[in-house]
Amino acid sequence: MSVDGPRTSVFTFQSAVHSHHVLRSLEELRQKELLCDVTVEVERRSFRAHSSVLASCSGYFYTRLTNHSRPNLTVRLPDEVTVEGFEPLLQFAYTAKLHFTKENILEIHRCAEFLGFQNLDKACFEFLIPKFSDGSGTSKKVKSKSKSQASHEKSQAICSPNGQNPETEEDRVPQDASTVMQAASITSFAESPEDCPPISNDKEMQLDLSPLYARSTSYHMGDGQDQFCLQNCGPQLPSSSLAASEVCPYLSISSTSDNEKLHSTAAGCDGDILAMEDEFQKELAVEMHCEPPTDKDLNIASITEGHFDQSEGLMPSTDCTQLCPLNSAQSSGVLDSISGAPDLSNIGTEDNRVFDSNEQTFSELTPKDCSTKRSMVEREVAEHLAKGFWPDLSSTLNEPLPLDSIDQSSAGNGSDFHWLKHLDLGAAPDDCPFLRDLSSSDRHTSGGDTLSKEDTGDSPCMSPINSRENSECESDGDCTQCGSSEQVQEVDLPFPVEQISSMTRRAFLQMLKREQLTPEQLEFVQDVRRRSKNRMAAQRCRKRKLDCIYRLEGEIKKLRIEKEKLLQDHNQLKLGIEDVRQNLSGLCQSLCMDASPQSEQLQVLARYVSSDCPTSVLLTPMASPSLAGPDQDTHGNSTLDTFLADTCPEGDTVALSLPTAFLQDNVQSTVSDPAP
DNA sequence: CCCTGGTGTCATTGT
DNA sequence: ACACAATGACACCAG
Repeated sequence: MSVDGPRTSVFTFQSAVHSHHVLRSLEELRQKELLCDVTVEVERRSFRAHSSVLASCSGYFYTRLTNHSRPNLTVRLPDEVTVEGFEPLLQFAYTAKLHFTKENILEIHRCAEFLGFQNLDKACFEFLIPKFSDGSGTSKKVKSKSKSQASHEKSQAICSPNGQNPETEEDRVPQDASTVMQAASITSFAESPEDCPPISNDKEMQLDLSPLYARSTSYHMGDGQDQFCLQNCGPQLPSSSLAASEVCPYLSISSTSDNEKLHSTAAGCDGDILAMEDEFQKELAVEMHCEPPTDKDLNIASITEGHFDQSEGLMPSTDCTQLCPLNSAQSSGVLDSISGAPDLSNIGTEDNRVFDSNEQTFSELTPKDCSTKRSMVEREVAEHLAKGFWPDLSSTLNEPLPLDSIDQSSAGNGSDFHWLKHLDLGAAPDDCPFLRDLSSSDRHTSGGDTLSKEDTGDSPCMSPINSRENSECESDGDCTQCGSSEQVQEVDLPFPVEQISSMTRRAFLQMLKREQLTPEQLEFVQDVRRRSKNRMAAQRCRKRKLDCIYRLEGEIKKLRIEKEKLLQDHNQLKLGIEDVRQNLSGLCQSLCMDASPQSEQLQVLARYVSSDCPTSVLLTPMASPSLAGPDQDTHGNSTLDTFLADTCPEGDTVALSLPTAFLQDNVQSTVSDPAP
């Protein structure tokens, strides 16, 4: 162990809120028309925008705007681009959210293709358009436009190579053949016969393509909110669990399979969470695809059932399901899939509850309901939208992590839930309010009756301690850290093993009383608890020991420095003493030349020397005694002043030779111990 | 193969 | 008497 080199750790803080914040700020700037440097003219309407934003979202704008450096550029879009199609795209560029209706989806798609808007095709149009086209109801305007557009775009495809129209100010981005073909196919789609009842026109969907990592923490927490999560989950959520927080910092996963339990889990949220500010709530509503009432759009349906419009405040504002994006459309599907419930499509049939945005009420949906077909299509669309988010996520979390239980339980939708594999639910659940909820929900779930083996073994909500494959001690055959998995399975505990050590004694005893364990189970549980406690004690002990060692090493360092300082002082004093000795011996020699001082006089002399003597006195020991002993009284001088005044004129040096033994016995002792 | 550091567990002791 | 914490000793593992 060495403390020689200071340990330097480099930390990186990556804000998941930043990108979202920047985008939102840009949108605000756009709305206030601040710092806008480009005007886009579409069908006689002008849109102020930031060239950098447009260029970063659209290939068309990139080509046009990067070729012009002049400020306040006006870009007039060709007739192919309509306000109907362009406006949502512009909004998408600034918000990552695409508002669309069945009517304008084709137009948006056409404009998006023309303008080269990225991130929309696969996630949106390839699925949505056929769906909506099946239902038809597309505006004739769109149809006619689409038809003419196909041929028009073919002509556009042969634009000048740099995408600029040499004849007009309207620059064109070259359209590749595939784009044209796609547009043509859409046209044919739109013209396909309508064999389905028309879908209601009053729905507007919202596609949010903002990255999930941003969505999860984009509650406009600001610093404080970031701190909120860090404080609550921070150190307890190591790298693996970071992913969990990326997905949803407020994630409360329950192993329950019905929505009711999910709801109860959410209802058990921490008061801190419930006390979020209004802005937070409002922003959250936006994040959850639920538009605030200020939205100018029509009745906005949430993209899936159970994803309720909050615009009228129908749901309790403190409902924790609002606080977690995953506790909505996605989460219900995710959670149900995890818990082995039927897939998403079954949720609606099980619950038969949809939210009618027109009446702002829940209504029981009967098979005969005329809106059934509508909701089926919308549900399908919503599912697609919901699923569309997962590839984004899983691509960012592509670290392979074995979690067979999830794969098994989510059989059909397994690929959609890779992110769940990163949830480290075993990481000190009691220290994170969200994971604490999990624990409590687990308890609630188990309730009085015992979980089945499948439940304990396969539930992804169970700690790795209980799931053999992902146990921390998977490498250790005789893992005694948490009881071997085999043992766990043998004793078949009705509660997670990790609870055993984290519980207080009182709770532990209560649980033992409640669960009516067999002697075998009891022994196992107590053994696990004892070892766990001892393990933690050992860790504490070692930490203390290390701290002690560090502290002692620090003290040793300090003492060494002090010692060196004292040695230096000692050496200086030694030199000083040497000087004094020399001076004193000189003085003595001088004295002995002239007179024989008494020992008393010598003592006074020495005292004088040790004080601020104006006259340098040199005492040199004599090799042989030339002086009578101290008891001899041959000289009458009694005071040094008189003595010095006589023998040592001011400024002169008096050498005094004395026997070494005499000096040692008298002078030195006097010098080293001067009288006060 | 040995050394070293980290960790879990057991036995013991003190509180 | 009991539970618990602290700690020394030992074993095991990984680097």
